[in-house]
Amino acid sequence: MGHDPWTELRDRAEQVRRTIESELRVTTPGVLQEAPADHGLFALAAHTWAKELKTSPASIATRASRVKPVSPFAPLRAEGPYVNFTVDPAPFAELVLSAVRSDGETYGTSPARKERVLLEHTSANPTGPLHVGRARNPFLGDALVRLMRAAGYKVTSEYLVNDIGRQMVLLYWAVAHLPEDPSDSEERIEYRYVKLYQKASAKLEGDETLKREIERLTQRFEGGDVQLTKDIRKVGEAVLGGILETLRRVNVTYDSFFWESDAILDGSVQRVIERLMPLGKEEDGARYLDLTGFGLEGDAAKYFFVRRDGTSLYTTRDIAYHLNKMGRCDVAIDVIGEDHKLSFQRLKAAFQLMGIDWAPETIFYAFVNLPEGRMSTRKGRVVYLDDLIDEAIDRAYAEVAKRREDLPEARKREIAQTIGVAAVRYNIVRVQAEKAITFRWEEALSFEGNSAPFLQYAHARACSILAKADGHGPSDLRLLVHPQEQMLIRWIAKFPSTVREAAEGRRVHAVAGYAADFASQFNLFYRDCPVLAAEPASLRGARLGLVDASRVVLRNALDGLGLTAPKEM
RNA sequence: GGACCCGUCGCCUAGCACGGAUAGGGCACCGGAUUUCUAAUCCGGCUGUCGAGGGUUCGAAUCCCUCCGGGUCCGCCA
Repeated sequence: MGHDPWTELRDRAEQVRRTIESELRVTTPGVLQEAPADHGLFALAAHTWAKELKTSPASIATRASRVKPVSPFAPLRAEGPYVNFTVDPAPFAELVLSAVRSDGETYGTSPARKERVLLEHTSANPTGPLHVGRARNPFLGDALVRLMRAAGYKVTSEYLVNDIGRQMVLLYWAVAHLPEDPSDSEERIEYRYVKLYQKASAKLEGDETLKREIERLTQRFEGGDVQLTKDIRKVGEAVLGGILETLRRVNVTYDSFFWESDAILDGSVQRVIERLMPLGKEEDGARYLDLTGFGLEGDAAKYFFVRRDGTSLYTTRDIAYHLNKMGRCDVAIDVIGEDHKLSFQRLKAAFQLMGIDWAPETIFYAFVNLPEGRMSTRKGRVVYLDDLIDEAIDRAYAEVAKRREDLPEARKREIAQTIGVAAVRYNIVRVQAEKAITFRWEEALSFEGNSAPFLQYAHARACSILAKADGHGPSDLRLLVHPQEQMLIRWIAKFPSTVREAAEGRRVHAVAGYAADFASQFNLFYRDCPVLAAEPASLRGARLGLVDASRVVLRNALDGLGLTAPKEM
């Protein structure tokens, strides 16, 4: 475990770079960059030294290229103003593929790190089913959990259950007082509840008696009425159960849950209030922190933590929650919607004001909107994640049925589910989190080109070859000199560092892009290099080894994104 | 009004943190490849003032400034 051939190659190239610099007697260090595919593995731009040596980059490159490189690099080549590092195919193939062989199925993972990471994601309020506008959160969060684990971090995934606040009280009231529509055929509880919630929400407009009722309940609730808290929590638990069921369908699970009501019941919210009191200012009986000077001004700088009636606010509970987190990890990562940006800026400022030298890391994502605007559960303008999943699986089934009449029904269903779910996840995760997405059915259900089935298909192809091979037989890796074999080996080499850098930079989409490129390279190899029919036997064996290595890379890349790699499709 | 984010072929998108070789993909459209390991594949064609302008630099999609367009936020809501 833990081999990283690309970094190994880069280190060797850096060694050569230093030799070049001492030969040239230059003091400015050059920057080793990855070379375009047809110019070797790495390159140095000689422009860097032109000023210092007072000659042209091209002539410097020529001089530099006389330096003898180390294995597996071939003699350096000057091409225009660049010094290119190409490799000798045979030792290159051996270096990379022996690394894969010794790591086996774990190739791509990095050695354990000491940081404990607590990664919070999704944390949707338990007031209704998960909708697509929120779906970015679990897909991004879960993929990051997986990739960080592969990169060696010790990661705990957590869901903050927000069972406090007016929304929860209103849902509780609706469930307790409104009759369910007897013709309602919905089986799942959160779908039935959300309809009651929408009704109550509509009724609230202009109904003063109900408004007062909800206010009274809210006060009792937040004042610490244990029985009421338990009753409301029961409603929250039911809805959360449904949300988690939806998430399980798309392979998202959690290690732990934190209930906001617990922070009230165990007194930690009260302790936060007492701690903030001396730091706060007063306005009409309410209390706030003045965060002017932390890059905030005006109303944005007022961070209220106690209402006039003495009850806590979301902000207060958020501080309590993050103080709790602080004690449980080295790095806390919160995956949240960009609407929380100001909140977190204030939370971090509040921590500074409290003299706490720690802050959670944040990953903000832009919303998935409908062409007609933002999704809203309250207004009923939503696409539920379950519906998207159902539709994706249906379409995948149609495709599988078309292609694989030979398979038994159950197997076709299984494959359709694998493909449909992956397609939905991949379409979200391939895009940078900060970019806004407009949800369109045709795009969300794309099965061609840059899509999950494209990656899965490459994996299935690899598996299919291996299944037919019946053992590898003799193998000589030095025979893998075909340009497309070499290109594939290069991509295999890059896998571990790609995962590690994506995890360190919290850039999930980088792995999605890598996986697509890799699948593409594998398809080119598949086209150009017959495997089972290859002669001599030692070339066949070597190609089988290459296919197996590709299989491991694809499987682990897909897994890091939370996508299942099917053996056939 | 202020703060933060985004702006790359008709549409979606990578590259930007760390500046270097003709800005990569995909969709759509047109044309081709299947007696060969699954054609959910592959090949060719078409499409780009990298939002605009200025600056820094030998070199800018990438860094800096200004502006424009879009998103998000600025509750004693969560």
